[in-house]
Amino acid sequence: MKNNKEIKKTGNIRVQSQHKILIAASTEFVLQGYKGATVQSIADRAGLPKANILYYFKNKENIYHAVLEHTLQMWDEGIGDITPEDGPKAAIEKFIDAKVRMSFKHPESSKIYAMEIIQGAQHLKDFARTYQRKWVREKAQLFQKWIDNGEMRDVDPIHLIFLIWSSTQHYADFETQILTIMNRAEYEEEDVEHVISFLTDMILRGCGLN
Amino acid sequence: MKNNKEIKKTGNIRVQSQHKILIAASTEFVLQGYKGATVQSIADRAGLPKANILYYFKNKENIYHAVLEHTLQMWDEGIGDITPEDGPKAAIEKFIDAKVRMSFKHPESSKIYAMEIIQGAQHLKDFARTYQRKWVREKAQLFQKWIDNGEMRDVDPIHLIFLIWSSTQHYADFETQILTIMNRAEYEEEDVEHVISFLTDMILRGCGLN
DNA sequence: ATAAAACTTAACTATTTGGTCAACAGTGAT
DNA sequence: ATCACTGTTGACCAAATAGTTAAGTTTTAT
Repeated sequence: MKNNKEIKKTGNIRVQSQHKILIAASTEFVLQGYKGATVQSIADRAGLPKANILYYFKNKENIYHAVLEHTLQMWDEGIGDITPEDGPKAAIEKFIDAKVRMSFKHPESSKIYAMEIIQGAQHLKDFARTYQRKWVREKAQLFQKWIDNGEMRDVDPIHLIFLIWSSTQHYADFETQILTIMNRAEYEEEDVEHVISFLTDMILRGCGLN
Repeated sequence: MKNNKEIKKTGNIRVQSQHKILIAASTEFVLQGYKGATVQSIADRAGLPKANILYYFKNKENIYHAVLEHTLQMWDEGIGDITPEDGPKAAIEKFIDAKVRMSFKHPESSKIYAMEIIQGAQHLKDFARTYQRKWVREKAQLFQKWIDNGEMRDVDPIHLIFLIWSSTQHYADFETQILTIMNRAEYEEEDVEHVISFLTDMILRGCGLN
């Protein structure tokens, strides 16, 4: 046996199929929205018969929930962490870097999340909602300490986080529009670095950190 | 006759009904997405029988197109204009001011537009797509001139526009999330001014204009 | 007053779609 | 080899929904 994944044979096909379905479903949900994505269209995209999809996921809502969970997990892992030791400059640099890379690497996740929020976050559990409140407030307190210490300008930390959030996420969510404006078919490698340095430069300066 | 609107009696009821339908449809499209919004749900929200909706708009797609057009018109009117005479500081101030006020005043328009773009802008005509390319490029050239003149720092003008765009629109599109994080039921009057001054301050500084 | 045009609406239809089911096929442990 | 479990799939059904129709009512211009 070559790798760990093959040790437990039973359930392997389950994991594989579920993964294929999740990927296909993500694409369909982005393209067509929750109601517009049909189980059949997900099946077609996954290359499986419809009944097989419903064998692995009880119903369409369950598929969507699985996709959402996958999305939130991705966010959680990708966001990195900011600690008091970082200091404001490194913190902002780390945050922007992580978020921009996520936007370019997993635009579908960002899009699904955005659509969910725009529509009123009806499928998001209270947990997810309050979890982010906690996260934002914690980080805002960190920034506030640095401000009180005179390590950075006095800017509203909550809105600073919103600014980083929105400007980075924009490259995923509005991909279509941005590519149209830049007259491109798709993003290129160097775009990531360019965006990171542009945003880092602008926002650090805004915070008086340069 | 008290006002101009009543002079032309014929078609008045048509205009009224169509307007009611458009408002109801906007809400439904935001809440449920294109496919999820049913003609019946739009009818219920507008307080009219379904058949009446279909009398004024041939079909559901037509309703959506009308809503989209209304949205784009709103954007066009609200965006104000930036002229060479403004200089970079006033230009950025005007731009941020206009966009933030629009976000707070017409969040549904912003949301519908955002969803449309996220889903790949399949309903947007080429006209709308290239129109914005033209707009962005024109304004970017203005900023480039100011940069060449030494009136502001050398920052990528296209991405500067994206930054203003995303950070202002965020308050409309992610309303739900922002309110949750700030633990509020709805925005208040002073929030608009606070956001405007925060973003203006940050971005002007980023451009070396303060 | 009247005729034409505009508006209203219940009932109906064809299609789409989420979900079920039952029969069948593969797999792996003993 | 056999048995239990897991996976596969076409056929089917009930509900939801976009759109039509036809029979009516109201409004407007003359």
